[in-house]
Amino acid sequence: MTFRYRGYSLKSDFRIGKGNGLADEVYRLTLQIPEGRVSTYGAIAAALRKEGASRAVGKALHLNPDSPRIPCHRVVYRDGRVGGYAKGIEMKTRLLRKECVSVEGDRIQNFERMLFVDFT
DNA sequence: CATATGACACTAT
DNA sequence: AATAGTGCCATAT
Repeated sequence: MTFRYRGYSLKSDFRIGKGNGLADEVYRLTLQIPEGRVSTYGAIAAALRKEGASRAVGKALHLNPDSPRIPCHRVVYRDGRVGGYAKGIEMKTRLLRKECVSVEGDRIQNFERMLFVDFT
């Protein structure tokens, strides 16, 4: 099932309002990643002071309500690989390229330079 | 409380 | 460089 939250249509389990909280924080930070840059699951976890929760971050993004409005396609693996995407990595790659992020195979080019970690 | 799961990350081969 | 193991965390049941 789906429900609404701050203008977004969210899917099932990561429901907000009963004290939960990771998913909406994840979305909030994801929205800060500028076009043409990328970040990582672990970086988002760390920014939330939950280092090590990278898998949980991925789980939250998997249920991304409304991609690409919430630009979860800009969240990639720490080693520079593109990583997964609910709508398929082809789509993720296409979206990244559209933002001038060059992708070679499953790797982000100039990864360290594209990396955004300056979350607030 | 125990077990299962996943769009991760790190270490050791 | 590529693969395999292992550990992690938040949620769900």
